[in-house]
Amino acid sequence: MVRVRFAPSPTGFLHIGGLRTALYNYLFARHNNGKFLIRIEDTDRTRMVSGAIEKLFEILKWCGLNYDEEPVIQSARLEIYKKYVNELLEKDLAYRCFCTSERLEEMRKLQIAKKQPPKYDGLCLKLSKDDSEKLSKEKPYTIRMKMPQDEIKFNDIIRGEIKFHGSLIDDQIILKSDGYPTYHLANVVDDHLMEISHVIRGEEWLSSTPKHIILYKYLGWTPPQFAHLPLLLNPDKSKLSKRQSDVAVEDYRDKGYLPEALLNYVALLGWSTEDSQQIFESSELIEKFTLERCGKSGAIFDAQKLLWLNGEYIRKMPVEELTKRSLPFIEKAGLPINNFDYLKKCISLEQDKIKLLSDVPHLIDFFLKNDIIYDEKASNKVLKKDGANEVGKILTDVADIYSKIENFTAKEIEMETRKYAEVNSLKTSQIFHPVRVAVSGRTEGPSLFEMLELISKEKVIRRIKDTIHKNIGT
RNA sequence: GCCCCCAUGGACUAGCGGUUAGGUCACCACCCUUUCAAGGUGGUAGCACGAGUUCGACUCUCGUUGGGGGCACCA
Repeated sequence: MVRVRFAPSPTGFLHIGGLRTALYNYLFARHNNGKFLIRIEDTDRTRMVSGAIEKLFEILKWCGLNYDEEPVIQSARLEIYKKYVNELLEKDLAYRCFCTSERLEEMRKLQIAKKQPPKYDGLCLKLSKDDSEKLSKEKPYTIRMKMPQDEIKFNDIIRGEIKFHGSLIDDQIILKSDGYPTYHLANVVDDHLMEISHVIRGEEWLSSTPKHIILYKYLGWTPPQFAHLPLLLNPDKSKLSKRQSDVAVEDYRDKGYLPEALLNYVALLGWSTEDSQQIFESSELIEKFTLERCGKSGAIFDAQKLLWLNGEYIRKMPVEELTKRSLPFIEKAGLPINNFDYLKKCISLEQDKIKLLSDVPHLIDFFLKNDIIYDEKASNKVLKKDGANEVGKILTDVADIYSKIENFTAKEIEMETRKYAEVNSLKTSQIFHPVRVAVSGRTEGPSLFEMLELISKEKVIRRIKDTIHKNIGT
């Protein structure tokens, strides 16, 4: 039975790298008909951020990463960890350490200055059992595990056999002086108790895996299988960070990325199919995902490709759905959202241009506003350039022609406009461009005649007339 | 400083001893077109280096170089 978990620490927001880890765990579980569990690793009280846990679940839900079983919260399991710490203490596989943070800090500084590897000097290891017992009643202490002094080997599904030497690894603190366990202990205990079969996590954990292997051994447990995912990188190849990139999943949501596009993109960072397929339905992702096809090298997060992919998803999406999803963005921009069918028509005309849901308000606002804003460049280029008089005449004529169209449909408008061009020996562009700018305030936009139809006859004529007064001044 | 991992165009990657080194993003050109997009066609650009193994290495081994991660009473 495959059982995997995503185990974030609630220190603020879900990181895009965390999302990738969560996704791979999720896909692996679903592919193998296993369970995908959540565990909150909140053992560091100094880094607690209030509301972070709620935000985390909210964003997981937005991504559609549904989990099985009740999430495990580490801070509620202190007694459990303590029990295993005591077991290790009794077996003499761990010991109390009374060294203060200050002493440790100083020691570390000194070692680094001497270009030595920073490592605990084992002072408290020399304490006798009785002394340790006695001191424990007077002073705060931590518990350290004893690292064996020989080679530690383990297999990683992605990287194969990995070897470390125990003599190079510190006697790790497993229980802090505040009674909370450190990551290493809590992680091992919970993975065992939760019957986790595969630990799929980021590469930053690779070098602490030997500590975990030893803990499993000390506690007499069989370790799970490990798979260390390559890191997500900044454009400069360092570990993906807040400093250089947008890393909070909620930022992507707020910018108008679709969860399915984000997940699809992130899935591609470190995993691929043999035919290098790019776009996947979520069911397809589950069907095709295997750890064997995960890569080993770090991947730079390319915002440009994500943007393209988001556009692909938006273009493919039924207008009804796209409109629904755009609603919050339209509303936020202060545009009216009461006429859904009309919005749908506007969006339909602009669909090919939308890359982000947040693009929508700007692309459709001239349909909805009474007073449109004339883009200065557009106005200068098309309306006010030399020959403004001629443009003025054309617009006046067009307004006149349009006012006589009974059935104001794209087809009719186009026919009449082209007829006018022909009769007056004008190039169509001499008419189309000024009309577009007069009615929308800009040079770019959807298919002109469909746009005019949608704006409606009265508004079109009024805007053309306004334009003649305000922008040309004839 | 020590330990570990990694290495195909600018980016993501396919390749698992014999390929004109394939796909996607980006970029460029052309086509379509009333504009902007979208779409179509084509193009520029890559196996880090050096030894070995082999009839033959992008592919296997070793080394070099380069990049990254880790070395906390943080996860």
